[in-house]
Amino acid sequence: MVTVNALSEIAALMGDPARASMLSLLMDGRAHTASELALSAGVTAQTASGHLARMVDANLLAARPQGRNRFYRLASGDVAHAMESIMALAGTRAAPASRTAAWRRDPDLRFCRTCYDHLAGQVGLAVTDSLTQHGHLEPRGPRDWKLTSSGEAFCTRLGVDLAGARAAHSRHFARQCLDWSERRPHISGALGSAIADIFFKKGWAERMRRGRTVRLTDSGRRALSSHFGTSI
Amino acid sequence: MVTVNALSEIAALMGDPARASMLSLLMDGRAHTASELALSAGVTAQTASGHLARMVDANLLAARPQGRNRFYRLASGDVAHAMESIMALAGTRAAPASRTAAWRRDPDLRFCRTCYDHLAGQVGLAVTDSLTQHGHLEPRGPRDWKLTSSGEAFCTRLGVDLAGARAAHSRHFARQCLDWSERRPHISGALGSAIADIFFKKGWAERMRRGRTVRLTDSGRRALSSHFGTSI
DNA sequence: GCCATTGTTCGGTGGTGACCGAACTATTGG
DNA sequence: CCAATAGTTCGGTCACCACCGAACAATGGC
Repeated sequence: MVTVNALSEIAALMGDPARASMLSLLMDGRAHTASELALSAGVTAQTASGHLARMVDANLLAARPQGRNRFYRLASGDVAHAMESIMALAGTRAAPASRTAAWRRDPDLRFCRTCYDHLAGQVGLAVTDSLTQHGHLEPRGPRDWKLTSSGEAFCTRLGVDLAGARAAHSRHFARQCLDWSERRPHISGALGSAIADIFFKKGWAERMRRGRTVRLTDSGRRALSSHFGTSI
Repeated sequence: MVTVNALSEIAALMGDPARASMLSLLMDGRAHTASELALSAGVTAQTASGHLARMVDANLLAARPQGRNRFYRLASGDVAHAMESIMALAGTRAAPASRTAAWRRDPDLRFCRTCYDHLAGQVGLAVTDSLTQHGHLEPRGPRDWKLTSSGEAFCTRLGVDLAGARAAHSRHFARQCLDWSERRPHISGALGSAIADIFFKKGWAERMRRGRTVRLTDSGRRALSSHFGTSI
């Protein structure tokens, strides 16, 4: 019977310790890179790559390339549900997200940094979240943002060079960029760059001499509070 | 990590085609002999014996000797639940062209079947939906149902053995069980079992001689219309 | 007691798949 | 353009485990 084959194929995928380990890490609902998953499973990158490809093929995982990395996440909540119901048989509950992940060890970088030419980290996410919560920004499709009319007004008020951003025809206007530390999308593309420019121009943020770390100034903190209604 | 090992061990047990085949047969909630299970899996008796021993050991199955035979059944409804939730994943697989999912080829099974000891498929969902729409049943948390006071009255009027269901302290009273063909939760647990019992006792439904398929009788159709206000 | 039926244990075989080293591609950053 | 990083593909090795034949154990009917 076909349904039995389908069942056993899915279960067999979950039945390998390395793959189960990866799935388990992904149960936190966030996206993780192939290397992270390889590390968590205790196998080499090439072995992990094979496992991940098979799980994507079986629709257990979804992959999203971003820059050099490939981020994997559970394909749906149903996958997490199935895993939990199996764990229920084992008499154990789903393990909470690990609190000792490597990225937690670099708090400054995690707090604020540049990602190419736009802001990332908690500050980048705070800006993005503020815009979406106020109806200035909406997701459009899986990879883009839509700037609403209220969003245009807001950016103009802030001094963001929207015309310049729109003029850069060679690049996307507002892209969703998966934040590697927060694991949620922030704003990239021409708009993200223009917003970051404002932060540097107004002295709200300063690039550190080396590396990608960005320091939020005191006036930056005040600006986040007054303009974006968010406190970090 | 302990929980990952437990997960992968259970999943690996379900991941073998022969074992999955046996488990699938046992999803009808009835007990079957080792020979029957060997036959259904298409393996020899000695191979089946090994599989069965391992599944009993892992607490997936319960065995009961009776005369010369040994009857095996699912150890609990949770096992059936886990299997159904995996099958739900199999239903979402990227359908390669003309390859239709199994449940499309088996309309009777999709229409009505037992899931361990309760009703599943369109009929199981119709009953569940009717109860929720009339305010007899409410979701409580992600895994349970709450039977409202009007629901108690309704079940009592129907003749459902609520006292017996409540007395089964070793099992959950009313659980949400994800239906693999309809992909929405139906009622399982002691209450689901008691409701299914009424269907069989009143002649509204009949188990087919083999397999999990259940036939809705004409009086069952009328009962669905008159008692549940639903027509299938 | 004797045999048929049912199920399990044991030992040997074969195939599948998990694994890694090496080589390759793609992207970023200088 | 070059070096570094992230990820994949390929080929070969090895271990595990599903499988079966054979023998053994338990039960029931006569």
